[in-house]
Amino acid sequence: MAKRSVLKPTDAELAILRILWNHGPSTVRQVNEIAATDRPIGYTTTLKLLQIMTDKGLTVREEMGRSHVYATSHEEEVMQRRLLDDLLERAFGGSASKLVMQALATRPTSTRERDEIRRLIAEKSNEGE
Amino acid sequence: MAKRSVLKPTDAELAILRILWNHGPSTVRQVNEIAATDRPIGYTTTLKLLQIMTDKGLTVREEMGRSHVYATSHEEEVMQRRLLDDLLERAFGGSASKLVMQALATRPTSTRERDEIRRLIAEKSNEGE
DNA sequence: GCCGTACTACGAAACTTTTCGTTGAAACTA
DNA sequence: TAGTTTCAACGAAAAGTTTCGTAGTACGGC
Repeated sequence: MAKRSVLKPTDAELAILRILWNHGPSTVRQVNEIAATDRPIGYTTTLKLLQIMTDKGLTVREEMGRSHVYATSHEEEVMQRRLLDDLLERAFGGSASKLVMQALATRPTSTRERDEIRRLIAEKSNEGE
Repeated sequence: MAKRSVLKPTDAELAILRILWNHGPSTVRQVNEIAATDRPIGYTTTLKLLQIMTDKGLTVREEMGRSHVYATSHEEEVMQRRLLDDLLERAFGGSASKLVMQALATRPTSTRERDEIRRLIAEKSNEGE
């Protein structure tokens, strides 16, 4: 099967990616134990997902003794940006400012977060022009 | 089938919602003609999607003469916020500032857009505390 | 060497999403 | 009114996703 040009994880896949991002390379058992704290999920289900994800190129696998250690193929930020871009196109017609404004409106952002965002905007203003 | 508590359109459904948001209430034929400019899609496919979406409550239908006119049930902004919230949880672990920063980093925002965002943050700062 | 444990591989069932062929009804046309 | 066009309803095939049962393999203890 050829790689899709844009690789978009399914919901179950993304849940596993988040575990790997947070905990670093892990065995199937480790991933499954963490996943199982959220929702009931069998060991073989997690294994199958990791196998599929490795097929797709979302994860890589290293054999360590008798068990396999899985890790993500992409930095968290790269995948987040990809998913955000996708949503931006599909739901916001490409308007980043609309998206940002919705994001800010939705969540009660902390003062610290607002400061971070302000700083980022200031940086972009300087770079840009 | 019971309504899911959070109603999340699939990709194909979202594409149709965008058409309805942009063009207002439309007949199946009108929706299909616009959808077909993006990708080849049969009339009955569009019809079936609109029927499913009406079942789910994503759209509403009014019979106008012999044809039916479909419209969205939710404001564009409401659905956008819902999808954004979903992505925020699933991919960003709930960190709105991370999401916003990725969004700003991704797209070249214009000066005007940056001003809008700055203003929004200022407003929130005043409200919040 | 034999048995139990810990693991992966395989395949398929259950479910969801996407697509469209076929049918029948309504309305318009000559 | 008979033929043609335009439409919605229905059902089901095709494709993709999620789940897990079963089987087989390697390793450690006895």
